[in-house]
Amino acid sequence: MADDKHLLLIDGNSVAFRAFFALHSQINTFVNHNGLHTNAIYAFNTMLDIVLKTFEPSHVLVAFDAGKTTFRTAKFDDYKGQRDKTPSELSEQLPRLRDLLAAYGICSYELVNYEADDIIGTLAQEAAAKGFTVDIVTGDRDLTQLATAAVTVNVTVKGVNQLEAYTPAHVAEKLELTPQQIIDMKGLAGDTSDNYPGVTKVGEKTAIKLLKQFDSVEGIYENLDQLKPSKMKEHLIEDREQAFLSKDLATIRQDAPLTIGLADLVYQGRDVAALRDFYTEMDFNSFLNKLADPATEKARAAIEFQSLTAADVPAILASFTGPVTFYLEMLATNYHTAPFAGFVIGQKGQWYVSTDVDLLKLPAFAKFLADPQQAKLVFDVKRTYVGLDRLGLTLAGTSFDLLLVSYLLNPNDSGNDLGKIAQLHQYREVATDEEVYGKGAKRALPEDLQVLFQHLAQKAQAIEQLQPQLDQQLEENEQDGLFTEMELPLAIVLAQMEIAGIRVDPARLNTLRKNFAERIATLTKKIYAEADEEFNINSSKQLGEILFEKMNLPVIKKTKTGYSTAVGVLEQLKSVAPIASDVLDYRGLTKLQSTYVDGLLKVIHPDDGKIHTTYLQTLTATGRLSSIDPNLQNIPVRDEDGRQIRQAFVPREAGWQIFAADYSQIELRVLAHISHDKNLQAAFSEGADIHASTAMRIFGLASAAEVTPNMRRQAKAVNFGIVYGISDYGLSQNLGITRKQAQAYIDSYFHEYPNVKQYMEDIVTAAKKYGYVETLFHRRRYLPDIHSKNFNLRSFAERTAMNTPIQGSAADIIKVAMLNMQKALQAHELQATMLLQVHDELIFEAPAAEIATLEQLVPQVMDAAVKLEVPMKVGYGSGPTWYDVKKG
DNA sequence: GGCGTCACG
DNA sequence: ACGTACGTGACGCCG
Repeated sequence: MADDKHLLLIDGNSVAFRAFFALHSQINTFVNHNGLHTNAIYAFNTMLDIVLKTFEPSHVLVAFDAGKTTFRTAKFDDYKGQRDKTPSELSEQLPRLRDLLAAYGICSYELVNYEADDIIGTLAQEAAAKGFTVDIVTGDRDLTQLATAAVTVNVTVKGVNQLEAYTPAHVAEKLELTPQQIIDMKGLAGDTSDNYPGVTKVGEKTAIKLLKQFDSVEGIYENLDQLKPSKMKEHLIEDREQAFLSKDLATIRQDAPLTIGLADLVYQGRDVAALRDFYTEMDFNSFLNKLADPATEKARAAIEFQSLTAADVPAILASFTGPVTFYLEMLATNYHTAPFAGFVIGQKGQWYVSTDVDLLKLPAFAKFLADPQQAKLVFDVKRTYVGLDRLGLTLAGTSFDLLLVSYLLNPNDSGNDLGKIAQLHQYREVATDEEVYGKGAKRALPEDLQVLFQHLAQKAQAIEQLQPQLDQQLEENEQDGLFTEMELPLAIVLAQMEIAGIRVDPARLNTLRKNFAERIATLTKKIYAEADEEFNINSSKQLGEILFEKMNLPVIKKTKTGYSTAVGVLEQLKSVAPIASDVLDYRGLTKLQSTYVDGLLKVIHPDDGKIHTTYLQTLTATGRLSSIDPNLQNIPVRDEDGRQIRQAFVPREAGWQIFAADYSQIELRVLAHISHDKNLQAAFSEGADIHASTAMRIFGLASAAEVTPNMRRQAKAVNFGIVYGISDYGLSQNLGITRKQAQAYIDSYFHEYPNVKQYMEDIVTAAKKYGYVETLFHRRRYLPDIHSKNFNLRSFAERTAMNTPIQGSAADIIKVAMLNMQKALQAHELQATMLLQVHDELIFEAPAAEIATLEQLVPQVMDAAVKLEVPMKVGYGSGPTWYDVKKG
């Protein structure tokens, strides 16, 4: 039974703002037939449904800001002075939000001269005094100052559909302050987003420390004499007035002269007719559907399907005209070995299903699948291609892949469940696999075959229905070429590489295993002796206790859960404690043993003695591939012990060789290209050692001869930093220098490479303006956090804006190279086979007699993949095993 | 299932 | 002032 004294107060502006950016990536999808943007309204509505259901309030109010001028701007001119203007796509939605609320039977309210916060503060106070339970919903942490025993402040996290509940206890846990003291903290630390100053050089941390000692701003100033002389004390004295002003500005009023009272806020419930009109105007079909039949909100209309029989196959296939949807179901993730569950084929809402995949081998069906002229719509073409290949069948003619297209439209939505992806595109008539098959150990085919068939038919229908709008979005984004000419054909190339697999010699791995095992045993004994007891060295917890409690070694770094025992820490302990050095050696060897020796032996396919990885083509946010089960993109190379693992990677035939080629400095070349920086371009055009060249410039040297190895090392770190979206802190950590020194390097770098600096600034500006960044080939990545008030989130987004076009364009380039490479191998009728891709490197196997050809062909194809303003450089080499490939 | 650690580009 | 370098996957431990 719902409480009859439960008040829900919503901070309209801040939640609308969060709602807007939560669906910012879909801003082009959420436009109604009148051209009005609707993303914020849509997300706000979703939030509203959730909070009404969660809190079951008896009274509700949504408070809005009345305008820019308030009593706060009267006290302080520049209050919120640095705020970006509200985007017009959002401000056009705000009036319509009031219409939505009216239809929901919810009161909207604003008050001249006051902010929404003050309305909320005043009503929360009044209601609590009258014995109400109060829940506040806001996107703004500042409101947590209102938390009391009766008042909970729920702050939106990750979009608007999740709330973090701030009770006084939760505030204490997070900040070690009472809600009241949040105001004092703001007084001292100021607030950049509201643009008031606080005390110079005092931030949250310092403020909290002071408040724990003196309780309040007033307390601090009454006890100033207790503070030892310091810069901070001087600042406190100097900025006294500002501190009290800032505290005043931060204080949410609880006595605003409201013209409404609690009695006006009784929640009446929705006016279904009004809502229907509103949703119709907004083109919110999914909400309309829910209105139509709220009781069966989750129930999906059953889709018709027919069981396919061998006798029907030829006639049914012959009856199709135009694109046909095909979907092959395998439940397990690893499709190289997964059992087949069934398939569905059809078009225009007519679906044919079967669990008998042998039907696919009928001549008519095999021909149909292999016909490049017969357009097919699928979900995950690579998976489908590999599955069919296992049945001895070929797939061609794919024109649409829901998974790939959805990924290109937004690579942040990296899931691979058809149902979930369909939902992202506002299509809800298909269940998720988890709903139908369950998850984890319980994942299994449904007992009732009809349930499976229904699910397959729903999937096929979803693919068919979503194809037109998604293809249209690709075109709007200028991504149709990226899909048709790059990702779609690449999926086939990747499938062929996975199917080819790479041969691994178990005998070599077993030899390594013995060698490693002996050395691990010796080290284990030695470590036990040094610790004077036996313990699990693999347990960071136990190791930490031994090193830092029993042996009393200095604690260098802590993690969330205890002492850090990471490489950097142990390296520093080496000089004082030999055990640290032994633990490092032990770690190195056990890593190799478990992940690589044992790990790889486990995944050698018993039939062909090869390892077949799976590339994830739709996972990374930048456009790179990833490799799983096993990961063949992180086979050790840097240290000799690990590198020997590569001796087990051998060609499939005696007398063949492994051949590999890699792009040299592709990311810096991409940067030189997109920034048009003449100095960086010159270094590449002259064929210089790029790190030495950077060293010369940032250290102001006259000749390459003056570059010491240490200078080159530091310059190399700067170059890496530049590509990652540089920060003085990151660089200082990496080089073990001060932030100041790191900043000096960065300044010097930007002085020498002015257009790189310009690029970094421009790309962040562009990300803010458009909400996304792009690669050379129009791959997109949305960066919603670029607008965040949270420094960390925003900084992360800014670095991502700088890095993604670089890393992503490099990924595009090698993808083009792979497409052209596969064609070239065919055209030259070579037996050579492309096996692996490791981000900037391609690995092949080939008869020894073809190596000379590859040495010409591979670099030439990789070089020609793209024409940049700087030359490409490709290194290559070959040998009897992967280990023996030394590139030059 | 989250965390710490460490392998790769 | 804040506290991280960008992108990944697999392993063992621990609750």
